[in-house]
Amino acid sequence: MSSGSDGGDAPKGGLDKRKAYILATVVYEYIATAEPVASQALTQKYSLGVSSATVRNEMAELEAGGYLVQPHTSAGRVPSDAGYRMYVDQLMHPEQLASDDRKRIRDELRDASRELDDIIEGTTRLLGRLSKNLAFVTKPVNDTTTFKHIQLIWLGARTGVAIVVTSIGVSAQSVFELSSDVSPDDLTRLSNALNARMGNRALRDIGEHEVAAATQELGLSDDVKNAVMAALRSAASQDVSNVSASGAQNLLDQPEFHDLRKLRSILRIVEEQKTLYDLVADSMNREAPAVKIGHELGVEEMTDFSIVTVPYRFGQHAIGMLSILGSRRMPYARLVALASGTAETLSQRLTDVEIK
Amino acid sequence: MSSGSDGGDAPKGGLDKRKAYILATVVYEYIATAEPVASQALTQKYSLGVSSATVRNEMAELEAGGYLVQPHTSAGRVPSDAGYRMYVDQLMHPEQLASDDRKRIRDELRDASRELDDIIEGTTRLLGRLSKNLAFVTKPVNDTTTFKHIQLIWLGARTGVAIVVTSIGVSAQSVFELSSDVSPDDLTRLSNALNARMGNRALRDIGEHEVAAATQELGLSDDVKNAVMAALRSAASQDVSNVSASGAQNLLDQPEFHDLRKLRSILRIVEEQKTLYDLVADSMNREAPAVKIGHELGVEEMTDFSIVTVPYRFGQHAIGMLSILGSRRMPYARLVALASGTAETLSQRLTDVEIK
DNA sequence: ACTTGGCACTCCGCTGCCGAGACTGCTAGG
DNA sequence: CCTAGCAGTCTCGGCAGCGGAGTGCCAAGT
Repeated sequence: MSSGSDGGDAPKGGLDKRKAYILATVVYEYIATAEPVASQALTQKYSLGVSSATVRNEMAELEAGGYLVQPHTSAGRVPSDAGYRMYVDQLMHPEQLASDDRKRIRDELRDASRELDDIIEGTTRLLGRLSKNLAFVTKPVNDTTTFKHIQLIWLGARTGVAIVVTSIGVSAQSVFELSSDVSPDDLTRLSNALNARMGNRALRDIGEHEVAAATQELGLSDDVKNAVMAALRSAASQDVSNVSASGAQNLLDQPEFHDLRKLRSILRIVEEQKTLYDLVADSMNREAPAVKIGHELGVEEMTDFSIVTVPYRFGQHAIGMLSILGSRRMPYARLVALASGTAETLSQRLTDVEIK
Repeated sequence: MSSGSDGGDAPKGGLDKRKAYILATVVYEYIATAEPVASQALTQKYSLGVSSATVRNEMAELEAGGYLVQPHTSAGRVPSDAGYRMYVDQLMHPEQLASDDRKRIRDELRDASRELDDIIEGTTRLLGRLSKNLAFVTKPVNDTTTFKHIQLIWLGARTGVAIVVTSIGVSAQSVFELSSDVSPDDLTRLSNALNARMGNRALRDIGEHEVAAATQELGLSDDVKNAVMAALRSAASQDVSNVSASGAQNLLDQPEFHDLRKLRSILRIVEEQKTLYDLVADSMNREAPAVKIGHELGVEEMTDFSIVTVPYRFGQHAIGMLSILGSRRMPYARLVALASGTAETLSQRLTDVEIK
């Protein structure tokens, strides 16, 4: 059995050094070529110091250990999910973000006067282009940011619009209709009262009773209170499952997606943003970049895909995630660096332009 | 020559009645089956009252006239762009919108308190689902609507946000930064002055001098004026080439898109919203639904596609367009009815909930 | 003059077959 | 424990053969 002595030092998750190197090389090579990797190809391209026969023996053991699979007898080896997992966790060399890419991300995020949605969307597109895969970014969850200002604008005796500004920017606007009349002055006074009461509080700490207190003080109907609450709630939650996505056409470049059924299910999932969101929701509060590989995604149709997810922050709090979806054969090291770098820059951008 | 006598009455664009019927049937059948249509298939499925040999003769003449093409000798016939054009313009029976679909559209648009962007996006999704093709909708051009209200909100000595409300809803918000200090009162007074001056005027008629007059009156810097102008301009133009699209995965159901290159170019075009917008921009001010077929789109990669476009209105003015993109083999009659019905309902929705 | 049945012809697409090539697993010897 | 060599297995591309679908045309009928 392979677990007898293990041949030498075991610095890499139970694999001896040579096996680890061979596995890493197989994964690397397969990522680059999309072709099953043969023992000979390895000895020729990489100086292993051993013959292809030896490599074959090692590969056979790696296959027994579940790290490699063979599409059919007399084909080269391909990494299994476990093989990729090992590669990602232990074997790959972390990469630095190319300075060229770093510059483009900075440039994209430089302009100070853009709307939040715009920033998210622009970042998504850029990430799609740079990663050459499908990028998607969740909209920020706003409830840890602070309330800055509410303005109720009178439009007619029974209609108006409520605008909520938080430390992250203008984050909600909602038109409301009332069942009884209000005056412009009522709304102005209410705006002032609310601002005085709630200014600089965390959005999630603002309860219904404070709004109720303000409206009652001014003798306004519950209708108005409900309109304000609706605006505050939508500022806090920002339609979380609304995900911005870009770069679907990049997936077509990968040979594994020439299968149309796979492609369809991916496009469907991207369009149904909820599913996309659910796939990565649990990565929100992790520190390190999260990589989900093939079956780990838990979706039948996505066994050929992987997703890299990195949260972005406002101040200390993670408020959203930025993900790259692509073939399981994706260049993990590069994409992890790219996603992390982008998340970092985006976090800075959001935090720095905080409205004081 | 076929133009010698033409055999009988010529009620349909120069084709005698039987030719017209045969052409219509070929198009209809090809739309349904995606297979080249054979003379025998026609005589069997439709009661033409003549034999397949006669149909063959007619088909040969329709081919000579440019309405049909043959993929290869000994295959059935397929409509050419001209054939589709004839079908759309003269031959097809206009359809009514299915009452079931009508109901779903109404339901989608019922909810009164939604944001404009939301409405557009919801309509796009629905149209994608109902059409089983790719739907895309341009954002409304706002410059024919009227200015209702501007509110400048003070956020700090040198920052603020400007919010513009037009008769169509809240249509712009922009954060600004100033090079000198202003007070909250300054902004409130300026808001009031601007509202008094510009209320109920068409957005496009508002010039820089009026804003300048108001700021000067209050002794405010040009900085402030520029911020206001920026907000007004963005309210008027709404990033017109920003197009909402939905249903790309539907295209995969059509056998003609199993060619990956076509698919890629379509996905690229959809992602580059500008191109999509340019394709239909000239249909904005037409009364009737516009149908562009294959080469008529003027884009090499799109010769297999057609687009149906219908403008939607605010009051009397066309302010945007709603389009369905699909295979050239699309069910034109149904999609024209669907697009028209949706545009109609959307127009009503936008106009009725006008802020008074 | 138009229609129609019949027939020869064309072209497509499917199937089965063969040979070349790519790798492996195994064995025997260093 | 490594390696050279060899037999065995599987894939893939190309090719020939064949059946089917559909046309074009001709000659006869109305």
